[in-house]
Amino acid sequence: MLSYTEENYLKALLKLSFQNEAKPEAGTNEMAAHLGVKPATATDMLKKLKEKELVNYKKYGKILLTDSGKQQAIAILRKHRLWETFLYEKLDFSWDEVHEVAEQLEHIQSNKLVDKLEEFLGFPEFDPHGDPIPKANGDMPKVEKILLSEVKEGEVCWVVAVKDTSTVFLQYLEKLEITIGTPIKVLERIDFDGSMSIQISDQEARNVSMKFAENLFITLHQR
Amino acid sequence: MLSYTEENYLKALLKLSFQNEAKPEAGTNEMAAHLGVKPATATDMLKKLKEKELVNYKKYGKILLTDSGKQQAIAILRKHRLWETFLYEKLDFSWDEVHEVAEQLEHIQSNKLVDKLEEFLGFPEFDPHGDPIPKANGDMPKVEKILLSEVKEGEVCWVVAVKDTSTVFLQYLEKLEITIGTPIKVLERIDFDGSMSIQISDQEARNVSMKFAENLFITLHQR
DNA sequence: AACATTTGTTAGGCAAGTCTAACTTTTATA
DNA sequence: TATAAAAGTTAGACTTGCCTAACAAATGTT
Repeated sequence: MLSYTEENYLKALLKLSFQNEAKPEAGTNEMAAHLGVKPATATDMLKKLKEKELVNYKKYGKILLTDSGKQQAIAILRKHRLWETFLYEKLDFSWDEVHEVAEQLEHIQSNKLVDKLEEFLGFPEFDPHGDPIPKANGDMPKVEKILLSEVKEGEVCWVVAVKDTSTVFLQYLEKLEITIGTPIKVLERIDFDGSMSIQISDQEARNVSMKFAENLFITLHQR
Repeated sequence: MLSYTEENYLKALLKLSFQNEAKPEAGTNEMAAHLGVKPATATDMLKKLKEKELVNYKKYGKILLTDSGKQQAIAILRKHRLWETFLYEKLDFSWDEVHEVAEQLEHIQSNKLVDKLEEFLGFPEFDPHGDPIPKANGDMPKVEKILLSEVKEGEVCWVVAVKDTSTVFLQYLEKLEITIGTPIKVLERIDFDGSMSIQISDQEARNVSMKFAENLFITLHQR
């Protein structure tokens, strides 16, 4: 049985792994920042999780969930998203209120509870934020994602991943204040060179190149 | 904000106070036994709770909740019983399954959650075991209830709650088709061993032990 | 009232999870 | 490639909640 804290580390690792499917590893500082603890603390816990064979970890190396660790992390994510759905759908919580309480509820230990809750909610596929809810067996509806370059004029989409993971590209994204989840509206497509005019979040219109648009994964349904 | 553990101590103290309304105090060993810890551990925690002015406690003295402590304990009890009701009514948990999960759920911190849950359940007055659910302000419907063992021959009564909430007892009740609200007629009392012959609903006469009769709360006025 | 039993406390230790400060390794850059 | 910066680790300390073992107080019994 995992402690509350151990569960949070696994969940953080799973989340970080989603941010870059090609390289689902994380660093110690990254983990620590995500969990609101100091890097030293994360190091300690990673050693412990390694002992339990939940993560692959080596000194100064990148961190990766093992199959077992991933499975457990997905179970927690499943609970989190089901509870969010419950709060939103049944108890009239607002979009931004659900997360905090679900953070607590996700640690309740009872398989029966989770499965019954899912049934009670009518086997929902997505949570209030549009994120897919893993099934009891760990299956998770794969969300179709496309490249920004495929989006039609006037459509709004949300960033879900990057194709190119080079430093230059990532730094460019950072400069544009684009991260996972950022909404983008395609204002105009220029056929001549494949560039486009887009609106990032609530920023002013801005032009980006075809190369740029072909390296950013987005989805048309917020998640 | 109280820790999970502190909350459990307060709740235990409240429960013990219910066991003898005239003397709602508890002893260190009693507390420890109830919580499954050693007396030394309870002593430590009681000092801490005294610091926080949640209990009245003096070396070698009896332990009593302060007003503030009682208030907090009741809030926890409220959550526990609302969650039990939720599990039983909405998720089809059985009588004897609700407690364990509610033990976890009662520690979730969110006033909004509790109040919304109560509303969702239709402001129930009693939980699945027949125990009254405290209101948000701490009010708790006072129920006059007596033990089946106190009922005179020939009288009819209605089950309102169970004293023993162990799985064996609850499953026995289930087998006898006794739930909250079931009418029982006391046909005969055997002075020799305290057992009695009773009629459950419209079933045939049946003998039950003194131990049984001393663990079933009933009321003489249908509710 | 004296002694035995029960009840409760103290002292010292342990594990989990956190921290700070100092150190080491890796990575980036001039 | 040498050096600076970033990333990561180690050591030592703190808090919470728990334990055991030894001791102290209160209670019950003859």
